[in-house]
Order: sequence, then C-alpha cells, then structure tokens
Amino acid sequence: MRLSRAFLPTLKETPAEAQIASHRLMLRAGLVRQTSAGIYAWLPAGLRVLRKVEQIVREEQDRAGAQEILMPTIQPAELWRESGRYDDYGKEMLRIKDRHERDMLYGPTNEEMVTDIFKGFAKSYRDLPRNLYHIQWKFRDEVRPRFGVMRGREFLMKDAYSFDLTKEGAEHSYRQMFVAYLRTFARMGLKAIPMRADTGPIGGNLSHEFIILAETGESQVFVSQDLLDYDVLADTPDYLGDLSPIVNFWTSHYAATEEMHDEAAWAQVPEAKRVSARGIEVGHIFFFGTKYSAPLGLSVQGPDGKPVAPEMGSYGIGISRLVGAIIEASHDEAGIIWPDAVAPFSAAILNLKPGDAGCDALCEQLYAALSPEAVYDDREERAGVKFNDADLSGHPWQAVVGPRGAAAGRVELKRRATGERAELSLEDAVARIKGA
RNA sequence: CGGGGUGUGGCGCAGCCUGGCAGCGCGUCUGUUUUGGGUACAGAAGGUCGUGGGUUCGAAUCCCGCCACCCCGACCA
Repeated sequence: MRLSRAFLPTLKETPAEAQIASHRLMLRAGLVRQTSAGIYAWLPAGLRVLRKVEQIVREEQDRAGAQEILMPTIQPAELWRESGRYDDYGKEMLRIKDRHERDMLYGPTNEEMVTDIFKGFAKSYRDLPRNLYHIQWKFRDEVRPRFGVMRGREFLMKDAYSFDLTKEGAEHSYRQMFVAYLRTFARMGLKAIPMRADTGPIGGNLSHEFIILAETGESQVFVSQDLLDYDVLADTPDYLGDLSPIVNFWTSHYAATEEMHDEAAWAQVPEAKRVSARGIEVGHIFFFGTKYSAPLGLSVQGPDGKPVAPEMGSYGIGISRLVGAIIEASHDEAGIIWPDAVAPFSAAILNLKPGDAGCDALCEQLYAALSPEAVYDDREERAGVKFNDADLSGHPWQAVVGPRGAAAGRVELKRRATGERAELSLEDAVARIKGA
C-alpha cells in the first residue's frame, strides 16, 4: 500500500477518550474508529491485523479437528426461553423486535443455537464426537464499555462447541482445545497461561482461562516461571492421541488469577520462580455437560439403543480483544511493536527523498518485491514524520532509503522491536524481511 | 447500576465564574523554504459553541429539560 493513497489516518495527538496504551495507540495508528460507546469501525490496517489473528485461530481450530460453521448474529428469543436463559441473562442481552413483534436478540453467545442446529442432524452415537466453531460478531450490552476494543460491546469472537457421548470423551475434546489454544496464542507471539477458572454450578476442574501477561492487565495473576519459559511451538501434538501429558504439564505448575489464588500452594513454589503480574484474559474453555443438550432436547441413540444427551463444552477466544491485548503486551513510548505473525504489514519502506531518482527507483524495487505485505511511505513529508509514523504503526521492519544509501544501492533495515539497524543490499534486505 | 466529569473547526484545548465581534496550538490548502527523527516564514479555508426551551436589548457564557461521550466503583470475554 502506498501511503500517499492509503486510508491510514495517524494522529499526532491522543484523543481524550483513550486511557490505556492499546486504545490510545489503536486510535493514533489509525486502526479503529469509535462509532458509539464500545462499538468500533475497523480501518484498513486494523482490519488486516484482525484478519491475521482470525486466520491463526482458524488454522489451529482446524488442525485440532474442529469444523467451521457460521451462525447468525440475530437469534430468536424462543431458543433462549427453552434453555431458561432468556430471563436470566439480564440487560446485557440486546433484545429487539422484528416487524411482526417477534422477540429477537443480538447473540451474546451461541450455545442454544448450536445445540439446536446439531440436534437436527445428530441421531446416533456414531455422529459423535463433533466440534463445531464459528467466528462471528457478538454483542453484550456492557454497562460500562472501556479500554477500546478490549472491552467493547460489539466484539469478534471464535467460539467452539464440542459434543461427546461420554464425559471421558468430552474431556478429550477439552484437552484438544486446551492444546490448540496454547499453540494459537504462541503463534501470535504471546505467552498465554492457562489458569483454573471458577466452574460455577457445574463443578469439577474443567474450566480454564487463558491469560497473557501485560503491565496494564485488568487482574492480578500468579504464575510459575516454568510455564513462562516453556516453548509451546516446539511440540507437534497428535490431536487424536493422548494429550494428557501436555495438559498435565501445564496444570501441575502453579498459575492462578486473584480469585482462585491459594497462598498455601503459592508458598510451595520456589521463591525465584514466583511471578506476580497483571493479566488479560484472551480465551476461556469450559465443560458444561448436558446443561444445554438436556433442556433443548438434543439426544442421540446410544450403543444400547437408549437415548443419551451429549456432553458438551464451549471454547471461546476474543479475537477483537486480542488485537488490543497484543498491543498491551507489545509496545513502547513510540508506538506499537507488532509480532511478525499479526503485523498488518511486515515492513514499511521509507523513501526519505521522494523525487530523487535513486531513492524512487530503489523504493519501487523494494515495494515490488515485498508487496502486498509492505507499506511504501512515498509521501511528501519530512523524514522525521515518516520515522515517527513508522514507529507508531509498529511494522516489524523499516526499510529506510535515503539519497546517500540509494546511490550505493544500500537499504538501511531497522528492526522495530530491538532498534537494531543494518546496511544491506536490496536482495539481502528483502530476504531478511521475508525470512522473519 | 451508584458516584464524578466533559461536550467550542478534523485532533488537543482556552473562553463560561463576572453576558457584549468565537479564540489558541496541531492538522488541512497555497506559495517560498527545509531535506536522516514531527523544519521555518507568509497567506487561506474551516465552527448551527451537543440539543430543545427559558431569562435578557443581547447567551458559548445565566436557568430548566434532554442526548451523547468519558472517568472511579460494582460487573464482564
């Protein structure tokens, strides 16, 4: 994308409404624009990040054996009356009426709907297990939206729903998602730690929140250094095999949010390995048995010919929230520092002297080699403006081309994360950028 | 949902207390200048002062209602 023609409205000053770093930077870098409280429009660069996050989630869900569907945003109230949640959900559910005065709602989640859909097809235990997921916008009418996209009212979420014949089967489905989540967040350059979550009336220990560490996190968390040091992507899990060893590793080391914190157990962790930090929840997995299958009448015929209500679980990842969370975990005074996997563009090409034949030619070659994963700053602006905008936008690489270097065919490559610079030939610069 | 605050040009703000031509900085446009970290000079465009009503010769300013947005808390992915 050529900046001279791009819709990438960066701001020099911080809009008054933005308090935390990610919100401030998302507005300043021109990623989103608020349209009303807790509701955002995604601008080109922001949308590219959102899509990349979404795609990583999709690939890991598919790899773990889940199948993608797409359910609607608007749901009939009738389904929610069957589960009993229409009255329970309260004001956070946006209720609307259609022209026939039928009660509808903008879905805050999809357990009822997916259960109803699955009911139409699953007749036999041979139709189990299955795991269906979708990536869709949801709406929760929060009393007080804040922190930009981290806690908006409208948000993009991946939610998966598993159906199993037995509790043991459901546990395997749960572990599949557990492991898939570890990989998903690791691919985004995040250290996400699964922490035991409150299971409410269901009980048991099959609920985990995945939390990333960031200074501005919303809640206090306590975690063992061993978990932070673990290289998730070094493993290639066999999703059909026994995943217990991986899950056991993660659940055997201490990790807890403030609500679930246990001082006695924490004291058992060697002092040097105790990490107390702030965290942001980016995912949540949950087993809930027959809570929805039973009331909604989902049952299949078991091997013995008797009807069985499938054991279910649900597994969410806040995709739009992740964009903010990644920035919280990765930024500095100058701006965003995108991890390579989710950066809107892998490199910014800075032409320090548009109009200079050497600079123009070299930049065009770079752009041709890197497009579409590069922005080309061909604007008639001062060098300082370009440097500042590039730092703010957080592209992992900056390829700086000035008259001196251009004359010698050299590009100055800067790594945003480290500030490291190197003078390279065009070919080497392109190779370095593409190799990351 | 309790408490607090703010709405003035695209963005950040002053003016309001004490009513009297609507201002400043940034950005934008034109020209000159500058050319490796938000350059300098000159000129220009751009505002129903959130909204409805009231008081007054006269309201951004005072009074009443409404709306929107933000912050703290409780709540939440």
